[in-house]
Amino acid sequence: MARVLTPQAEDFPRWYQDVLAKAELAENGPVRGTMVIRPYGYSLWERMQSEVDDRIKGAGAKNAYFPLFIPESYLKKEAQHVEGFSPELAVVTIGGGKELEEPVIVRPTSETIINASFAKWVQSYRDLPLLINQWANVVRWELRPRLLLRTTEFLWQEGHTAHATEQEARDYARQIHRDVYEDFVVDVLALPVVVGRKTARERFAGATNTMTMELMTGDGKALQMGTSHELGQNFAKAFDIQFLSRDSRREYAWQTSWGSSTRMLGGLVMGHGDDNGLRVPPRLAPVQVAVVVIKAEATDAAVRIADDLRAEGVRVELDDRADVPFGRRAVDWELKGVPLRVEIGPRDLAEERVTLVRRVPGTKTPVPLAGLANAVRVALVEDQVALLDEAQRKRDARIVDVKTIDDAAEACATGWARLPWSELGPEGEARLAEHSVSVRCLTRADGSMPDTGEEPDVLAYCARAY
RNA sequence: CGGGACGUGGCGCAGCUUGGUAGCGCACCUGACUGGGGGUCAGGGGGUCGCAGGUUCAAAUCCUGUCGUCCCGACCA
Repeated sequence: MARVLTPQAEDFPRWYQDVLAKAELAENGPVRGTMVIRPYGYSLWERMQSEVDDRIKGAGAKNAYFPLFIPESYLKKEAQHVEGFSPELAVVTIGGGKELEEPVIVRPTSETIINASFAKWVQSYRDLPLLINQWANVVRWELRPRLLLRTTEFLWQEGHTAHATEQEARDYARQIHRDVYEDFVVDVLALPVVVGRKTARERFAGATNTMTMELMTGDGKALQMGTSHELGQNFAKAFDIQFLSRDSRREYAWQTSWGSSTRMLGGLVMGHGDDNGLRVPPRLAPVQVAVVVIKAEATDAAVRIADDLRAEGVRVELDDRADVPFGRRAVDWELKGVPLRVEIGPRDLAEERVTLVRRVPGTKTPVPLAGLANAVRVALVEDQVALLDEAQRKRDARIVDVKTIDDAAEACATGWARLPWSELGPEGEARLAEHSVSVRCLTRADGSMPDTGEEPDVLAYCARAY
C-alpha cells in the first residue's frame, strides 16, 4: 500500500490537515477560521465532553447556560481583561435592521456575563462556594487560525467559581486542574502533558495565576491543552460580587475560571497520529471495535459477534458494507484510528475463528471465536497503556536541558528546552520571544506545581507554540 | 500591518514562455467482473479558466486594474 501521510516536521501542518480530512474528522468552514466538525469527529468530541463533564460534576460544579451576546460595556469593566481580548472580538452593531445603541460582543469567554449574574446570586457566605460550568461555543477572531487548534469559533467548557477565601479558590483551581484536566488528558486521552504554572507574561488576561497543561506535538512544538486560572478579586471588584461573611463584614469573593476546548481533538491528532492516520486511545474511542464483514456470506456470524461484544460492554460498530471493496474499508477504519478490527470472512468461518487487527501495535492475528471477548478486553487495556508510553518516550527524547538562552532558542528549533527559571527571568523570556520561543510553563524540579511565581529552583519549559 | 506565492469541473493540478475553440488524477454516476489492505474493465455526467476592462480575426494564455485566498512573522483555548 502506498504511504499516504508523512508527519515530517517540515510538512506537519499539511499532514495534520490530511489526517483531519481523510479520517473524516473536520474541515474548514466558509468563513476564514471556522470549522465543520464531521460526525465522526463529533463523536470523539462527545466522548471527551462526557468524560470531562463527569469529572467536573465530581468536583461539585453544576452546569448552566449564559447568553452568547455580551454588552460591550461588560467587557470593559475589567481593565486587563478587555485589553487582552479586544483585538480578537467579533462585534455586532446592527440588530433587527437597526443600529444598536450599544454594540454587543459575541462571547470570547464568559467571565463578564457570568459574573454579572454572580453579583446577583451571591449575597451571603452561605451562597459560597458557587461552582458553575458552561458548555458553549465562543468566538475569537484570531489572526492565524488553524483547524481545531485555533479556530475563530470553537466549542468548549468554561468553569466559573466564587469562593469565600483566597485559599479556597486557589485549592479549587488546583483540584480542577489535577482531577479534571490532567486526569482526563493522561488517563483517557493517553497524552503525556507537562503540567505547570504560567509566567506573568503568559497569564490569562485578568488572572492572578494561570496553570496549564502543555502537549508536545509531532513537530516538536507545544500545544496548550487546558488552563485553570485564579482570578483573585479582580472580577469580583469589577462586577461587585460581595457577600456578608460569618462575622457580618462585606467582602469581595475570590474566583477561579478554567476551560478546555475542541483543541483537545486537535491535540489527539497531533499527539497520537502516525503515517496511517489517527490512533484513538481505547478509553476515548466511540468505536472501540469495528467488526468487518469481508464477504456478505459472513454477515450473520458478524452480527452475532458484534452483539456478543456489545453485551461485554464494548463499543462496537458493524461494517457490513459488502459493496465497498474490503481494502478500502480496512483503510477507512485505520485512518479513523479505531483501536481494534475484527475481520470475519469465509476462511475464518470455516475454522471457527476471526482475525483481530490492532491499530496501535499494528498486529494481525487469528483468534478462536471462544477467546475473542477476552482477547479484545486485553488488547483494549494494553493499547491504551502503549499509546501513553510511546508518546511519553518520544516527548522525553526531545526535551533538552540547557544552560543558556541561546542554547534554549536552538533546542526549540526541533523540540523543547528546559532550564532553570533563574537563568532566564522576564528579560530572558523577552529575548526568547524574538526567536518565536515562549516559556510554556514553570514546574518544580520534581515536576510538581509551584505554589507561587517566586519559588526558587523552578524549571522553565520553553518551546515554539501553536 | 511587513515579506512571499497562488486563483482553471467537488478536491488536487497541468496548459500560459511561443494566443487557435480546455485537459489529467482523484471523487461522482451506470454496468459487469470481483472481494483476506485504497481492485479491474467498459461507458458516462460535470468547467463562460476569480472579476472587470483592453489588445487581436481569435485570449485560460498578452496588457491594465480589481477582488479573493494561502504561506512566513507579531496575537492565541
